[in-house]
Formats: sequence, C-alpha cells, structure tokens
Amino acid sequence: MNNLEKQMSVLNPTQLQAVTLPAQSALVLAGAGSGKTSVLTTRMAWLISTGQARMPSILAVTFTNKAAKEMMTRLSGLLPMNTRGMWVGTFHGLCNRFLRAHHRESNLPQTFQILDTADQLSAIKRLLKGLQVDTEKFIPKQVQNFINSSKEEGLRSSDVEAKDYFYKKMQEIYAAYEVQCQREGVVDFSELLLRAYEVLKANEALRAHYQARFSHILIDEFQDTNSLQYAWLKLLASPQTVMMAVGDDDQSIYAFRGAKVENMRDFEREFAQHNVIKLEQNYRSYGHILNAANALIKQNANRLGKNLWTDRGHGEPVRIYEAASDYAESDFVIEQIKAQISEGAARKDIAVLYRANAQSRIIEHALFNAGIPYRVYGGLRFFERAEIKHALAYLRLIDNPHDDTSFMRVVNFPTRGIGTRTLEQLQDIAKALNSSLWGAVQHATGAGAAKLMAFARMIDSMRFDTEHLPLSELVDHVTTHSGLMAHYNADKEGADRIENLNELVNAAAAFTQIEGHASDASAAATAEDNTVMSPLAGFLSHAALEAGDNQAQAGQDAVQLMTVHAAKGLEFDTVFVLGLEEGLFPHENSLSDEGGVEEERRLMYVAITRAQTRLYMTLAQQRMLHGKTRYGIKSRFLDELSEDDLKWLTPRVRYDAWAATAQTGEVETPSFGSFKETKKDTLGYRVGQSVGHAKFGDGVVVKLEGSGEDTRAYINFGGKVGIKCLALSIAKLEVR
DNA sequence: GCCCCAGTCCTTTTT
DNA sequence: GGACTGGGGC
Repeated sequence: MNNLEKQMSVLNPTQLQAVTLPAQSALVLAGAGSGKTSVLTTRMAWLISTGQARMPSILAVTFTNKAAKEMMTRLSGLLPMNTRGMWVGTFHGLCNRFLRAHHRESNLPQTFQILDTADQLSAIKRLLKGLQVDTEKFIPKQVQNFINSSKEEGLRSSDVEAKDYFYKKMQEIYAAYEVQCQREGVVDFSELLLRAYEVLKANEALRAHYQARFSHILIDEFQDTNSLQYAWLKLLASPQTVMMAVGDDDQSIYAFRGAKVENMRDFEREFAQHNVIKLEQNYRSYGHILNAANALIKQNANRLGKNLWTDRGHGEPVRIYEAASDYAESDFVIEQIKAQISEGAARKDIAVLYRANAQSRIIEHALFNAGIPYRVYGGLRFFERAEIKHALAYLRLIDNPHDDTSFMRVVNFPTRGIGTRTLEQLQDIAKALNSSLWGAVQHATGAGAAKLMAFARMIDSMRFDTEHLPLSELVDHVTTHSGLMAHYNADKEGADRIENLNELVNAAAAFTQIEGHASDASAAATAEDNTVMSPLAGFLSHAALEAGDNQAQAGQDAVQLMTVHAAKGLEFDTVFVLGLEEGLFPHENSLSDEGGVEEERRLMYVAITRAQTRLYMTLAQQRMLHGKTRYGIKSRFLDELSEDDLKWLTPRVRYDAWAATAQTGEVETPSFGSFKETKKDTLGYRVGQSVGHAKFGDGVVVKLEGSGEDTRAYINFGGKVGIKCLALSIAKLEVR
C-alpha cells in the first residue's frame, strides 16, 4: 500500500466521500477537529494519482503561509512526486505571483514593492501631511481602514459613495493615495487582491487562459474569505471548474476584518447545491467538552447547521472556577498547571487562552514567579522589527528607488545630517515635479542638497556593487555599507539588533536554498509561472508577505499563552479559558456591532473546541482593566453551556444558579457560609460592582435591598452626589 | 538630533 | 497600568 492508500484507508465514510467526490463542486462543512486538512490534501493527492487532474491544473488557496506550508508538506508525504508545479499558496501570495507575471497588463513596474500594514500607515501619514489634511479629524488609522475596506469591497476611490463632506474628503484622500502608490510603484495588501481581480476581469484572454488552466480549485477556511477574495475565485472558475470549499461557519471569527460567512451560503447556492458534505465526527475532544461546545453554539441563529460528535466517551467534565480577583484567577491556573505537570503532563500540551492580549501580563507574571517556562504567541514578528525594516528599506531602494516610504525610513538612518527642513524642501520639489523623492534629489538645492546626493550615490553604488552577488552576500553587503551595523555596534544596547541583522543574512541564504530560483510556496513550474523575478525581489516579497514567526523560543517545552484568535486551528490536551466575564468575553466593544455577540460566541466555541482532555473556564469577580478596577458579572456564555457537562469548582457561581431556582422553592437552599447573605436574585447586581448613571456619573454599589423587580441599590457616586438609593428595575444603569 | 514629558489609547489579526 | 506618540526644549 502506498501512502495515499494508507491515508485513505483511515478516513471515515464521510471524509472519503469528500475526497473521492466525482467532478462536481462541493461545500465541505468541516467541524472543529474533524480532519479538514486531511480531506483537502488527500483530495488533491487522489485527483492527481487517479489522473483526474494534472498538478498545474490544481489551485489551492489558504489564508496563512502556515496553512499553505502544512498542505504542501502533507501532500509531499502522500505523493511520491515533486509537487512544485501546483499553485498552492495564500490569496496574497498567489496574487503577487500573478501580478509579477503580468505586470504590464497590471500597469505595475516589475519591481513593485509590497507595503505591509505599518508601511501603508506611514505612507498615509505622509500623504495626509502633504495634502495638509487635519489629522485630528481624519485619523490616519481610520483613513487606512477606509481605504482597505473599500478595496476589500472591490471599490476604487471613484466608486466610493460620497454622501457627505466627510466621505467626500475621504474619497479625495483615497484618490490621492492611489496616485501616490502608483507613482511610487508600491502596492498594499488589499491592492494585491484588487489589482489581480481587476486585471483578470478586464482582460478576457488572460481570464480564459487561467480558467482553462485550473480544472480544480480548492479553498481552505472558506468562512474567512471576504467579498473580493470570493469574487476573484469566481473569475478564475469556468463552468467546468470543480470547486471545493472547506470551512466551518461556526468558526468564523474574522468578520471584524472583512470576512463574510455569507460567502458560504452563496457558495452553496452558486456551486454546490447538491453537494454539501458535513464532517461532524470530532477526533479531538471528549464528550463533555464537545457537548458544552454544541450547547453554546446552538444559541446562534443563522447557522448552516452541524453537530459534532465523538466516540471517545464523556471524559472529564468542564471545570468552572470563579475567583475573587484576577490575581486569584491566575493563582488558580498556576496551581492547576503545577498539578498537571507533576502528574506528568508536558508543558507544551497546556494552553492558556484569553480574549485580549492585555490579559496575558498577569498570568505571565505568575508563571514567571512559579518558575514555569511559558511561551507567548503574538507580538512583534521577525520582519517587523525596526532594524530588519531598516535593512529591508535599503534593499527595496536598490530594487525600486521610487519607493518613498522606504526612502523616508532610511534617508537619515543612521543619521547623516539630513534634517526635517531638508526633507520638507525635497517633498515640495517632488510635489512640484510630480516625481518620487528619489527623482527630486537631483533638483534639490540649499544646504542639504549635497547630503541628499551622497545618499543617492550610496544607494546607487550599493546596487552596482551587489549586482552579481548572491542574495545572502547582497544582504550582508547592504547591512554593512548602509551603516546599520556600525550604528548598532556603537549602541550599547544594539547587540540584539546586530544579531537580528545577521539573522536576516541567514534568512536570505535559507530563502535562496529552499526556493531555488522560484519564489514562495505558490511557486510553479510552467513557463508563465517562471516570472523573471530577481532573487532580491523574491526575497522582498517573501519578507512582506510572510512576516515570520511570532513565537519566541519555538520547540521548547513551555506552557502556551495566546489569544483565542491565535489558537484557532490548534489543539491542546489541557486548555484554560480566562476571563469569562461580561464585557470581556463577550467583549463590550462587540456588543454594539451587528452580529457581534454571535461572533463572540463563535470565538468562545473555538476556545472550547481547542481542548482534547481537560478544559477549565475561569472568571474573576474583580479585575484591573485600563488601570481601573472593574467588578464583572459572569459571562452569559457560561449560562449557555449544558449544566450536565460542567463541574463548578467554586461555590459562589453554583450558589447563584441555585439562588435562581430557590425562588421556585424546588431546591433546598444550601449553606455556603458567608455566601448566605447574597443569595437573592438582585437582577445580576452585586455589592462592590461599578456602575454608571447618566446624571450621577460613575458609582459603586454599596448595599442591596429587596429582590427581583423590587431590588434597590444604594450606590455611592462620590463627590457632591454621594450615596443614592435607586430601584434597579427602573434606573438606567450602565454596568461597568 | 536627541531626550523627556505629557497626553492618549486600549479587542481580536493575516496578508 | 503601560506602551506608544508627538511636541517642545536643550
């Protein structure tokens, strides 16, 4: 038996159905832990080995480089051939490749540079300054959002509706931004997609060519696609193309960045009316965990509908712990982690998940004090570090000197006496000549002109001197001759940065070795794919499109700390989910968004389904947030879990549950010592809780009287107002 | 050009 | 509470 046959023999009937589906488009609803990636990769291998598709005629799209790599790795394990010829990659990676190959049709210089989010923001700031826009009113970040979300809807500045003055101005800025990018030969992330879409749409011959080429298109994590991505996929598909979209609407947690779950419904209608395959058997978690997840997600309306099951048995109940404070919460977690480790659990199999990054600090602190190694995901990634971005800016100027963002970044770094005034003058000249800053240098006059010329000569000579050097030597040459190395050498705290610059040289060497003459994972072997992209251009694309690992000390046996978002797609033996409080999870900012709570619920669903064996969910009655103490109420999501699958480790929450039923007189009131006094239903309010009142301002509940609709609260609003007694069913209080 | 201080913000994030 | 930014002073 070969590897593919082996793999196919372990699939369940539904998985096998998806893998061996005849030439028809299908939507695969793949629940958490249901073997989604296996299905996708086995399908591709099966298509090829049965001769139903040739490698170059398969297109497989993912969202992250990690997923693309994983797919390629698994595929190579299944097929004994070189999988180079396939188009497997991220949306952005594939569009980049497409635009390089068709740069003329795309009206782009072949050496166009890719702006990452930070580059884009600084380009926008520079633009706003030049346009003399009031940045108090038109906040750069907002402008960036506006531009990106417009592009993700497929809208150019001319397509944007200018309802009022504000949008009219936004439209103007967007238009100026388009001109600026075009002049500089730079492209932001959403532009990669939009431009590829537009070129394909406008150019019939090109479209026909690609449609004829791709007989099969497979899309991973389809619930995360935005409108533009789906539109792009549709352009690539001819009526004969076999599409397979794999996704899970219950795990759609990126609506905030433009993802449209609705695409799944549309896809079903447009391509897969008769082929919706549900993968519902979960191979990851025990029964109680899965039941809890199912009970929670059932609260969402508008689901495509799916129920996970397992044959692994119930396992352990989900443990809930209500701590007095955020400190007590982390103490509890540490205690449990210690116990698990002493029972032989590996640290790397334990994950601590939270809604917001700010929550990590306190738990990190506790882990540190306990001497438990841990690893935090998120934060600065390799290619985002300042010194790396500086080095890349020099490299980009070698490739395309009209990239003003890069120019501005390093024209005076390390400092070479080119001050603000000189640069302002240069910007004026550039504006007058409608040229890039680089183009304006030779027209510069005054005190700084000579220094600017020297800078330009330096870039030119770096380009000349490195012309025939291999990539890693080129990078090495630039880090030295730019003065970056010397600069950081002189800095007593520059050692890390020097190390990173050296690491960049290594990364360049590794890039050359792995990629050969081709580029990223989306590389392809046919003639049209062998774009004449220089190794430098390839490396720069790679740096922009794959910012590198954002996890410190990989491979080490350490407890894993990350946001729930970051945990998507991962699994751990033991999972702690922290901060199950209203306002935190669900996050208060999500409550006002349409569909916000449902997305938060899906996020909680993702959190729960990460756990294989043990799941803890914790909350704190009191938590420090934004430098203020907040008194939280337990999250509504806890109430939505099925009680039979839970085990309350703290009396107070169970006590609340009983208090509600105690009113009906069905349950004997248990005694829990000091908790006795607060057993009444007080509409969810508690002594010590922070509230807000429209007239009286911020206050704290100091005493509660009555119960149910008759609950009255004495609230201390401080200052002149003092203590007020308010009927809680009448007073409009804002819970903080 | 650099440093310090005050003011601001604060959900999630990949490309 | 803390990280980051921008402005002002030296």
